[in-house]
Amino acid sequence: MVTQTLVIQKLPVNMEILKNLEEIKIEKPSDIIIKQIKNLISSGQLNPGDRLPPERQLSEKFGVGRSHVRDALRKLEFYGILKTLPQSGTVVAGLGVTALEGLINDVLDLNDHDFYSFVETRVLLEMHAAELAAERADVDDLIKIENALNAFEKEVDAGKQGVEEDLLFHLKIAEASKNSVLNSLLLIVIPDMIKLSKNLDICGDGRYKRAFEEHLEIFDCIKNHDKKGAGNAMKAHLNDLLTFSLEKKNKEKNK
Amino acid sequence: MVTQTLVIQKLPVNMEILKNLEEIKIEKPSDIIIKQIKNLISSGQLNPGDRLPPERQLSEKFGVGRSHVRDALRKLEFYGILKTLPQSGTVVAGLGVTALEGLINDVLDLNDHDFYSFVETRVLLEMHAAELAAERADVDDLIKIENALNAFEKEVDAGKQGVEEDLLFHLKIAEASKNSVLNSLLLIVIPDMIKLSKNLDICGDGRYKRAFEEHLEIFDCIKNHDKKGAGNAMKAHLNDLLTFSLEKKNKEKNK
DNA sequence: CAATTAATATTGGTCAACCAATTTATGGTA
DNA sequence: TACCATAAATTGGTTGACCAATATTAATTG
Repeated sequence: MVTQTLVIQKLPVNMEILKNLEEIKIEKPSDIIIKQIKNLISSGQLNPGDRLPPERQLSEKFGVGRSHVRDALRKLEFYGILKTLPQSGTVVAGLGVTALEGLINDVLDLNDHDFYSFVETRVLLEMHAAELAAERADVDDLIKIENALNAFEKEVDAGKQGVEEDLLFHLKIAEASKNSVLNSLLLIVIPDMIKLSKNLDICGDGRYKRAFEEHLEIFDCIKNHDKKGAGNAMKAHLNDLLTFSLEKKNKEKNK
Repeated sequence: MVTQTLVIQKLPVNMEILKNLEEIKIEKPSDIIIKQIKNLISSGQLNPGDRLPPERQLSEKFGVGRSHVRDALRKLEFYGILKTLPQSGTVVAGLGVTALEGLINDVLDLNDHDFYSFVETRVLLEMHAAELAAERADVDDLIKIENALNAFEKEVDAGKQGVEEDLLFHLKIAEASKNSVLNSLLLIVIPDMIKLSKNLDICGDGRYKRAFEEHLEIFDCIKNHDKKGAGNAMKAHLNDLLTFSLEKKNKEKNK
């Protein structure tokens, strides 16, 4: 009357073993594809303008469904690396708007921002760009900034606002800061604000002549590697805009 | 013997009319969906943790195929705004540690932005956020910053890194700056960098205790409305990171 | 032979059906 | 009544077929 049963003995779990086991990371097919395409580009096997094989061929070659290939291509397009041409193919993009700028724009779009916040942020970014430019501008940078300065003078002397030349001067300083992230931020912030301030015609008649003189002072400080002076000159240059936007803010607050 | 044919008279094209015609922009269904979801979030109708309706319902509601809905959700997930839980649904991500996680590193990697530029830009943004916070923080802000400070202390005393508490402290200062643009930019910048510096374990054993003390000093300056002191304390706090990234930059330069 | 038109092939975009994984509902047992 | 196991429903993920648009090739016309 003995029933033979298989008894499984319960042993204590040796937790120590867990320490030697590492988390495994399953990489998505699309991420693997992205890596391979990135490598082809950075190794020079793919250049801007080159066309990639069709999705169906990539799908076959990689041994995954077309969905995964599409995911990868879509992501690389978001990063600005590829450009998808419907019914024609996918090509390697030239370097236009970068992913960082796209990202910044999108995050900024999430909220409604008041004008004053933009202006205040621009002022502090440009102030530092001028400081860094005074520190880091090489001969090439200085030539570019001076050319932009001269172009702006020519426009002002001809009685025009010189919107593009004004913009160029500021953008060349951003470049001379030799900080690519700061440059990306200013690429977003500066153009809209220069255009806006010209539309609003914030300043009186002598403004563009004065703006040119302020540009000149900024440039002199940068040329002389006067970091503090450059920052202060830029801040002074943008002070009207800051004042205007503060008044605008207060006016809306009292409404 | 006369064959009557319809003769269409060729008139010269009036090119002047072209000037009055504007380019129309066909918005992709996915972009429209993204906008609507964004608006729900920024208007407060959707909050972190909230679950969206299933793809099929959204598809039906928006009157488009599921592919378009998936495209939109995928993009919003890429931005860290949404989080897709397979077989469970899609939720609104919290704008804490999970937000934008790993995104900056991907973007920087792909577009050859150097790490030092990124760190340098962060330092100047956070420095100014601290200054503005010292100027503008109200009682509510101070309570929030102090709570974050205490939470970080508790973690450090327990021997932990306190990643989320560290992050929260910085984010609360950004909020107290009362500049929405600056706040948005710091939402991009801060999460990745705190995580990265913790991973690299830049600092020695006493670092987290020292970090807490530096937080305390920053908070004191803000509480006492000491604008200059707050900026300097924040700069000092981030100095290790700046030094590290400069060394990293020089090391790569000499490679 | 060159230019134009028509037909075919290719390519990215979209769709509905199916799959895999999780959640919810239901029924049975202690 | 609480807990567990099973079944059903739901949900995001994947696939192959089809669609829309472009590119290429072939046929026709002057």
